[in-house]
Amino acid sequence: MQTHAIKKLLNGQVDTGESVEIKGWIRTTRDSKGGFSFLVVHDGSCFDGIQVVANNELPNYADILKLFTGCSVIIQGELVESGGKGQSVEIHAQSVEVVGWVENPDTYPVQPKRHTMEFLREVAHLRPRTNTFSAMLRVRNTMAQAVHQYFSQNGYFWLHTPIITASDCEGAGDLFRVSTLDMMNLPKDDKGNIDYSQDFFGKEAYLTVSGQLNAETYACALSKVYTFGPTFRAENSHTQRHLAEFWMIEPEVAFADLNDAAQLGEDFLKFVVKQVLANNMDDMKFFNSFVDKTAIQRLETLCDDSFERVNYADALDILKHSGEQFEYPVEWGLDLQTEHERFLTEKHFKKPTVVMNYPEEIKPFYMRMNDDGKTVAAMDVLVPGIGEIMGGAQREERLDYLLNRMEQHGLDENEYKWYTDLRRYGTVPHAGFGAGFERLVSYVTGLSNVRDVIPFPRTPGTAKF
RNA sequence: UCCCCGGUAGCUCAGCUGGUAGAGCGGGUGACUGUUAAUCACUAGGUCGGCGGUUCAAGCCCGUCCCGGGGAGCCA
Repeated sequence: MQTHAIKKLLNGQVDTGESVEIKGWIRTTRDSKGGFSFLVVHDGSCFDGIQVVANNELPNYADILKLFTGCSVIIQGELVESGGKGQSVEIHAQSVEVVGWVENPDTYPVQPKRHTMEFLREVAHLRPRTNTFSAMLRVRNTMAQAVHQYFSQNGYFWLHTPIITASDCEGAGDLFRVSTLDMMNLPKDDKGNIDYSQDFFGKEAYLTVSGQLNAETYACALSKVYTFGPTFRAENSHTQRHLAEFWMIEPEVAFADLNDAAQLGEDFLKFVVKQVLANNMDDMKFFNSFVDKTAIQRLETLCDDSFERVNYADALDILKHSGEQFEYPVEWGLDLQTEHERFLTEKHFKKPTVVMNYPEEIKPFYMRMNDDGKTVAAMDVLVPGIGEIMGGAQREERLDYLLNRMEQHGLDENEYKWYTDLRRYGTVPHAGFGAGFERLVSYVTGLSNVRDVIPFPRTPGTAKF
């Protein structure tokens, strides 16, 4: 007898009348005093479970009556057309083996009822057994696969950039230190400062906040590369959009400018969304019903419509003449606030919006200076409901401009020699962006908190599980 | 880091101007049923986040700390 994923049985890939075996977990049970029980069994292969009918001729029927949400079972039986409403096929059990009981049904946290997301976060090891989190992971998986599929199909190479880094490229203050020094007995130098030359790497080291600078090196040789891996920020942020550990996608393309990066971001996002619509409709229907009534429509619109592109300067005009009362001022040289970004994408354009060419003083050193001398070739991709979902730029490929901007930002040229070398030896215009994977998953599923689209969220004060 | 809201049964919550606790769901038992968020009856289950204070009396008022959530900033 062959073991089947429940997905195959429900899809009609196995004929009725065949003997089948399934392995999974009980979701609900309903006992009939007519001498049989209905068991709904899930194995995670798809959104739905399959109904199993077990009757009192089974030798362990007394045990079956005690089955409870969460018990693990192996069931053998015949796949038949269902005699009841609500499902096309079901299994008439010839054997029900209970593999694992639920120790105390009274305290098993995942009850067949609605829970708050806050409570489920506290039982993150058991929340995958809920509809919401199993659907989330299937969608997340589709999206992760789609990321690699998209880049692979378009000639990109996947580059594994380091997790541990010694260059604090985005400025200090938000980095996790990596050290093997004995914190109770720190080595000091003459001046009484901690002597990191005695540390593992012989210098200060941190968890990466971005693989971009490393990715640029390979882009300047293999033309099109991307990274997709964990990223760490020690920011003390308490919002629905921030994690201390998250996954970031960073493509980097040689011989490309800012418009190429914007187009890439749009094509990439549409591809990933289409994959979800093509492969996870059951999961999306669930999110559409119970999480966000506009989820599916939002994704379909995204695929059909082209993204709006607007210059920072023009965005300021739109905001100034909007008639909206904003809490924060709209002025040249100030970054757009969350309220401004959301107005643009949610109320004004009502679709994904790429804001381009920001004032140079509010953007990092590596972004390319525009000909106007006051803006850099930066872009933020904004989507309704989330705000910023990607941030990118054309990189400064001209050595003198780059050194100039590094000096302005107070960066030590020697620390970045390897980076500036790219401009000394065969430099090319190149561009790329960074996309927070959890923000993408949040956008797609409608789950508004990124803590609920990653299996085990890390946030300030919380690293359980 | 700043501002706001919350912490009462396994879960979701109610609890009035202070008088030492309630419901629904879930669990258990029973009735009924090709059921499917089943229905009905009965039942068990609580150091009211911690500590301190006010009071004859605190879930409720005051102080403080801890935890959770939302918003801002920072960003992806």
